[in-house]
Amino acid sequence: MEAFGNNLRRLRKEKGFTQEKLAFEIGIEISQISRIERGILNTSVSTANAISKALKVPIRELFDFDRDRLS
Amino acid sequence: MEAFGNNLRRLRKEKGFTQEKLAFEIGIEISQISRIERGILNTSVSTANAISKALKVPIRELFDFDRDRLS
DNA sequence: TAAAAAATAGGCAAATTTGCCTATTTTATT
DNA sequence: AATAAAATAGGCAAATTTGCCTATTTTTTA
Repeated sequence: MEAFGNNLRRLRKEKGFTQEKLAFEIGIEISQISRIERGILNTSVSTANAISKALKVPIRELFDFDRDRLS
Repeated sequence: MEAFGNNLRRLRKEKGFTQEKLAFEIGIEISQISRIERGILNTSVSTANAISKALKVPIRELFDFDRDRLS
């Protein structure tokens, strides 16, 4: 959950999206993006899918839960 | 959401899991598995991740939301 | 370094998900 | 066809997520 958030933040920045832009594109609240990135909440499969589509990143990259341990 | 459920059902069967076995392995209720497969609810990212690990299928396959349109 | 932009924080009510439960229906096995 | 196994249905309370909101802090830009 925390890893998901870290992946999201990294990928979002790589793609040049602000939280606001991403939130707007997928039609959710910016406060939700913030909470997801910070690992405060465990969002749904459909939001995860929408994020992956909006950022044009493979879903696998968001779910790469082990990546963080490396860095 | 519906597609996620269909993918789950197909993959679960391919791997020879009953709903009960899968539920037990990931520590959730069998009624939840049933509801997820039927597209009644939109489960969380962490449950999706646990399912992918338990079934040993890539997360991408669960999220292959467009697959259904083919069949 | 001042102003603007981006991100964080958190309160609150409504909506949704979850676990626990019992009962019924469908599918597979003998 | 009868029994057993698997899946569906749904009620209910507790827990969690969501949207909407305002305020504050941090980061970036001029």
